[in-house]
Order: sequence, then structure tokens, then C-alpha cells
Amino acid sequence: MVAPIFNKHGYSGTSMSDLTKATSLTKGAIYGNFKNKEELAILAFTYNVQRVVDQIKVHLSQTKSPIQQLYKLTSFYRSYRIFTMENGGCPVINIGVDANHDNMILLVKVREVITRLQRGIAKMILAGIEAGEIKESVDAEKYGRYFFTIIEGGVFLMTTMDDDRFLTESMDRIDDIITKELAV
Amino acid sequence: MVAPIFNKHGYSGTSMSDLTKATSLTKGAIYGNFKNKEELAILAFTYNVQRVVDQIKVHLSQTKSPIQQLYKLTSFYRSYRIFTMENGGCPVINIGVDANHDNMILLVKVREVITRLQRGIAKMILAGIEAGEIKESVDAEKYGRYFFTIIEGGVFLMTTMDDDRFLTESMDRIDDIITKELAV
DNA sequence: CCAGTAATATACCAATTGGTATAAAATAAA
DNA sequence: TTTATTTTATACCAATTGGTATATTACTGG
Repeated sequence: MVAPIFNKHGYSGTSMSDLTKATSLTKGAIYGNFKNKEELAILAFTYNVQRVVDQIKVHLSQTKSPIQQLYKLTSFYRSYRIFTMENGGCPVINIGVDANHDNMILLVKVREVITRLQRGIAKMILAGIEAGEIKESVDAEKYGRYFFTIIEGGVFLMTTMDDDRFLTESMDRIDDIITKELAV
Repeated sequence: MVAPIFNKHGYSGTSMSDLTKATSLTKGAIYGNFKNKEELAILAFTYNVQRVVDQIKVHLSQTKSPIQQLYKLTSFYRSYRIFTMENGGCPVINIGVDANHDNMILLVKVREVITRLQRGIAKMILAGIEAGEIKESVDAEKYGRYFFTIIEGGVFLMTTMDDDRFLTESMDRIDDIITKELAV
């Protein structure tokens, strides 16, 4: 319930009174259950990320084929706008930027998430090579970074410009790369 | 002088006392020359953007050939890390995220800058078609969006992850696209 | 029903927030 | 030099900040 607030307005942009208003809890109730504002911000971030990860898992579980899973990933991000509208943006980008010069703990958390997602793509590619669906010559880590770069750029521009095309066209592109550069 | 502070910590993360400390000006001096904090934030953003744009122009002016100018653009972003380290990140990303749910005026400014940069790429592509250097079939606007998406994703991840590869490898990719998909 | 405990609400704290009124100082015009 | 004007410094404002101590309520087991 506080998660979208922190996501929208960032750490310093969110005041405790914002949270009491949104939750209709008093300060006593909040501070009785949480250490301080920072802990709440961290919890909000991990909660938001978990929601995204869960949705990704649902999409990926629709197929066993690694290369098809890659397509499912782009398919997920085609619908990512719904999440960003409901939750005040992408937690990775929002908190990544917000925490960068102000909160090392949060920044480390963001980095862990980015590493996890990017390595997740690389693992899917490796599994695809293993399964004989993807060329052996493909540098999985490099494509993992590249795909994730396109995704993040697309998400940022879609959100900031309020324009779907930045993300949908980007996903079209990734699909194209999968077909033309990865698939055997 | 206040520009990097707003860029690093965002609007609500920057207090007037931060600015008086950084500038060694008193509040009287500041409020005698500027309307309020918001005006300062806007000025800081436009100042930062102008610095980037100026540097881009320097790079582009090194050649007359549109397609070579595209290569010069990626060459500029290969060195963009220096700017981000000196100025506390990319103003487009930082202020884009920071202003998104909190300051419509700033958000509009960011959008204008993004549109300008992205259309700048499109114009270079169109000039390349005009000059017979780029295939006529190329959708300039679409590639403008795509290139800019890769750039922004690369800048965001480089900055957040403190890892050059995200941007340099992305620029390698754009160079590749120019050569293989745009050039006649 | 009652006692003990856990959870929540209220009142309060010093510090800081963005901003202003006014005083002092620096500069320009005469 | 004297005056007028602009610029800057100081003191102050109400409101809000994150956080705490204490009072009050809700819930628990006996």
C-alpha cells in the first residue's frame, strides 16, 4: 500500500505523513512495526520487484522451450505498461535513479535485481544453446546485457514520454534479434 | 554550480540550504535573483542539457557526412561517462524520473529534450538518405526512437551499475546497425 | 471477568523546510 | 561626495520533517 508512493515520489519525496494518510495508520502503528522510513522504502522496493518477477515467471512458465521463453519475456514487457501505470513506474528505474547518489543500501538492492534479471536472460540463452535451439557461438552474457539495455531504455522512454511505441517497437526489435541472430 | 546538486538529488532531495552551502551565497542573494526553488531546478536542468547538446554538436561538426555523423554520435556517448561522473548523472534520465509524478513543468521540459534529441537522430538519417548514403527504405523516425532507446538504456545501466560495458557495447551495436541496416 | 501483553493513538520533540521582511552593504548616478 | 538604487545578509516565519515517549486501546490466556 505504501509501495506505489515510494515508487512514484522516491525516498526524500515521500514523507511519513504521506504514508499515514495513504494507509490511514498512525505514526505509532507504523513505527511499532517498522524501524524507520528507510526500512519501509526497502520493503516497498522489494515488494514491487517481487510483483514484477512473479509476473515474469507466469509468462515464462507457459513454455518449456528456452527460445520460446525469450519470446515470452518480450511478450511480458509488451504488457508492462499496465504495471507501471498501476504502481507508479518501473521500480528498477525509479529507485535506481532515486537511490543513486543518496542511498547506498537501496542502490545495492537495485543492482542485485538488475544483475538477477540480466543473468536470467543469459541463462535462458544458455539453456537455448544446450537445447540446440540457439547457436553455440552466441555470447549469452553479452546478449543478456544488450536485451536488458533495450528493455530498460524502452521502459524509461515509454514511461517518461507516455508513448507505448518506445517499448513495443523495442520488443519487436528483440524478437527480431532472437529470430535472426540467436536461433539456429 | 547548483546544477549537479539538483541532478544528483532531485527536486525534493535538494534543499535551499544545500544550495546556499554549495554556492556560499545567502538566501537573500538567491531569492533576489530567482523566483523560487522550482525556477532554479528548471534552470539547472536546461543548463545541464545545454552542456550535453553543445558537446554533441562539437562531435557532429567533425564531419559533413550524415552517416559519419551518426558514428560520431555513438562516439560521443562512448565518452558520456565523464559527463555523468562530473555532473551527477544524465539530466534526461535523472530529471525525467524525478519529475514524472511530481512536477509537470519539468516533465514537459524533459519531454521536449527527448523529442529534440530523438528527432535529431531521425534528421541525420533523413539527410543520409538525401545524400544517398542511407537506404531509402529506412524509417528514419523509427530508427531515431530505437537508437535513442538503446542510448538511454545504456546510459541508465552504465550509471546505475557503474559498469562501462552497458554503454560501450550498446554503442557497438548501434554502429553495427548503421553499417548493416542503414548504409546503402 | 480479569490481568498481562501486544498493538495503536496522541502529543510532543528538536531540527529543518521553503520563503519573506527588513536591515545592511555595495554600486551607480549626480 | 552625496544620493539613489540595486544587491546581499540577517533574522525571522509558520509549516513540516523524521522520530519518540507515553497514554490508550485491543487482544490474549487463565
